[in-house]
This record gives sequence, structure tokens and C-alpha cells, in this order.
Amino acid sequence: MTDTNFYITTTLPYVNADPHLGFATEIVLADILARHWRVRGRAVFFNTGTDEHGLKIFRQAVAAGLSPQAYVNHYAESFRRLRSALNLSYDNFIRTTDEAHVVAAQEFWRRVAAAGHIYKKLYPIKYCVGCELEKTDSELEAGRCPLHPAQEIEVREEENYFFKFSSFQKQLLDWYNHTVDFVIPERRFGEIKNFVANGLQDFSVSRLRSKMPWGVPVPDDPEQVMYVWFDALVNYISAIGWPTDMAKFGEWWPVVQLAGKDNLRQQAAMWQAMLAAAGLPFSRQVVIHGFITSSGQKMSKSLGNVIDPLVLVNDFGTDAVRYFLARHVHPFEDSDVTREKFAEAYNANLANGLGNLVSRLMRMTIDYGVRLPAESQKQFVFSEEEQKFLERYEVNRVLDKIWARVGELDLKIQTTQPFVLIKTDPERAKKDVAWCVGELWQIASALEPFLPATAATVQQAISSHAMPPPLFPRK
RNA sequence: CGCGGGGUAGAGAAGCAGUAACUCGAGAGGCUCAUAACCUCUAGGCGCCGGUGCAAUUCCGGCCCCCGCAACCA
Repeated sequence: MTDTNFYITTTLPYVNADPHLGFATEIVLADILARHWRVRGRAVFFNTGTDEHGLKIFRQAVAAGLSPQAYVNHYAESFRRLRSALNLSYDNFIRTTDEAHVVAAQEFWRRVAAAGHIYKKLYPIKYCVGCELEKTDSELEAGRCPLHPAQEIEVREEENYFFKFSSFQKQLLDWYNHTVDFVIPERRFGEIKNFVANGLQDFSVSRLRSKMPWGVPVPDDPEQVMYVWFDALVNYISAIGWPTDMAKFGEWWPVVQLAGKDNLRQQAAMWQAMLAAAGLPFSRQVVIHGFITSSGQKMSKSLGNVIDPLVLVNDFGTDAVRYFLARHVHPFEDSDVTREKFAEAYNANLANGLGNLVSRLMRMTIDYGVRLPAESQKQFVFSEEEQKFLERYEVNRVLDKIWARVGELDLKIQTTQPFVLIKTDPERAKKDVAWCVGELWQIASALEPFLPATAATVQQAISSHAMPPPLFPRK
């Protein structure tokens, strides 16, 4: 990534369910950042896609009576639908089952192995005979499977490949200490420094093919497939041409990665160590956001509090959803979202705020015959403050600023009262309205990365001197 | 003493030593260009107990309560 180029990526969601609001938030944030940099004149490469290998998918496909490929095709499609639903401007949609990605993952493995960072060892796994499943420690309660507490957990040995994560501790810490803003926000950076400083354990990067065939084959070992994480993370480089198109790779790397807090380790430590092991530079930045809860609880089907982003889009419109996710979901902290909160923000800020402002101003503009000069319809720059917020990923603060301007404009109309003056001092009234329309143009321009369609509608109304349809009807 | 984050008006959310922003919601006025919209005013708050300071929401100590993580998972 050069000074003029900007490479941003979301994490690749695992395709074992339809897209949820959390991922929608992440990808909308990425889209806003991408659009904003384009406005500011940088070339942008915006990547997203789907993570499609692994045991969970394999099992669910089998349970659904589908081939894994058919199963992931179905979900990849459902994630692709987000593009139009949320008006996303990504440049690339990578699937980890894409041939080019599979080849890249294998090449990546070869390089890491050739550098001596992968080894094979026997690995004890905890197995619940009742479930017929391997269990992680966090799934066990008091050393027993919560579903089959009467049965002993069996320890079985399996031979897997391991990645020498532990040898990268010093390199990671050095990097962290020399890169002030590598992980954002700072609190998360502290967490990962702490984690790495406390010591790293090598992790398993393959699975027995006989147990789990749905993965990228390990080069030169027909018995094993890559563990899903190892292959999926490589997408960040395979998406920009590594290893076949190194010119393209050099143009865009390193990347700014967005991820949820559950992904901190994988993105900020494991993946960085993998890059180092392959002799590649670290990422530029890892931005960690929070989770979305609903009524104080994690969204889950059994609680019935799941909010489907596509339903919101259907009921309120694309820009309304983008608006809400960008301003009313905190960029870094967990946020509680309910349909009520959404509707409240919609009515207060979109219908009564922006939408109403456009109506009242356009009415006067047209009735009084006020036109915004063409040259005023060109210049736009984000204020320094707005730029700073965007660079810190605080998109909510930028919207706060923009909505403050909406409020000021409403106030301006109230104080100057052009609708009264038009009867006694029409010149004065028209001048005031002209100023207001100029400001409205600026507001619309600032809104472009956030609400692209709305921004265009407002600008179109101003330049064509025509009343737009109500932007956000009250609900 | 496993690690970490946090408790600011009904809700969300800034500030982090010197009259406690802002948004929504509530109450009372005003206006008429507008999507029963808009403007003004009002009520209401720093979890608890100590300490340091001229001054503490802000620093220090203790307590209480939430919430993550602890190697599957946005």
C-alpha cells in the first residue's frame, strides 16, 4: 500500500448461517472508509468474501444432505446479496474455495514449511464419545461434556501439522512496540500485547483428511488438509494477486483489516506470525469492533431477538440501515440494537431531521426561484475534524458533526425566516435561502460515503431545481 | 490473588482536575417554509466509602455491581 493506495478488507465471514447484523456493521464501516478515501483521491482496493472450509460447514452440509460445495455456494450467494442490499462498493469478493485462493494457500504453506516453521507431531485431542465429537476446553464443564456428564472424556492422539507460533513472540512484540497504532482501539492493542507477552503455544494447522475432507489439501501429504484458519487468513494476500501477480501485491499491501473482538488473536497475532513465517511484511493495521446485542443479550434464534439486516433494509431502506450502523452502533464497543431504537433514530434524525430539512428548503428554493450556481456544486472537502475522525475509524463522530450542521441549518431558517421576509424583502429572503441551499449541498457531499444514494438524490434535486420525493417517510 | 474492559440524567454517549458536551425520550411555550415536522425554554446525572489537592466525575486506595476473554465462533 503506497501513500496513494489504500487496501481495506473485512474478515471473511464463515458461511454457516445467513449474514447477521454484526457482519453488516463491519462491512458498512469498511464501505464508508473505502468511499471516503476515494473521495479524498486515493486509489482504493476493498476486499471481502466468504470463508468456506472446515468441520462445521462439512457437518452442516452433510446434515442438510448437500455436498459441501453446494452448501457453501448457497451461502456465498446470500452474502453476495448484501452488496445491493447495503449498496456496497467492494472491489473484490473472494471465496476461499476459489481455485486461485486454494493455490495461494498451498504456496503459502510451502513457503512457511520450507522456512522450517511447520512440523508434525502427535496431538492429544479431547473426545466425547456421547457426542462423537472432539471438544475444546471451553466446551467442557469441570472436565466433562455438559451434554454427557456421565461419560468420561477420552483423550485420543492424532498426528497433525503444527505452526511454530512460539518462535514469533519476540518479533511480534518488537513490531507492536514500534507500531503505535497497529491495533485499534488501544485497549485491544494492550490485550494482544499482553497475550503475546505471556507466551505463545504452537497451534495445529491441519486435520486428518479421513476425518474431515473439506479443506485445502496440504501440499505433498495426501493424508492431511489445512485447518480452516490457516487457509482462510491467506485470503488477504491472495485477494491482491499473491503469489502470481507480485506487481499487484506490491501496489496494495499492507492491508487495513477490520475484525470483531473475537478475532483479535487470529488477526493481530496468529496471522501476523504467519506472514512473518512466509517472509512477508505485516499488515498495516487491525481495527477491532465490538459485538451487537439485542435487549442486552447476544442475538440468538432461541431468544427470538435476532435482527436481520435484510429485513431492516426492506422496511426502512438501505441508507437508513447504513446510517444507523454507522452512527448508532459504537465503532469499538458493544452496542445494543433493537427495532425500537432503530425506529426512534430513523424518525428523529432521518425523517424529522435530514428528510424534513430537504423538503422545507427545496420548497422555498423552488417557489422563490433560487438556484445554486454551478461552481458551488463542485467544491467539497471534508473538514479537518471530519478527516481526523475518519482516520481514527470514528465514523459515528463524523455523523454527529454532519447532523449538527443539519440542526444549525434548521435553526438558520427559523431565525432568518425567509418564508416571512419573502413578502416584505424578497431579495433578502432569496439571499438567505441561497446560502442555505449552498450549505445543504455541502451536507449532501459530506454524506456521500455514508448515505450514497441519499446524497445523490439531494444533489440531484438541487441541481435540477426539482422537488425530490420524501427522503425518509416517517414510520 | 488467571487476564482484561466498564459503571456519567429514562436510553445512548462525550469529557478525565477548575461553571458536566451532544442525541433521543419527557414537560411548557413559539413558528408556519416543511415529512403532526422545525425553533426556544424547563426538569433530570458522575455506583459506594475513604485519601491527596485551593479544587476530583477526572488522580490514589478499598468496596460493590456488570461484561468480555481463557486458544471453535461477526
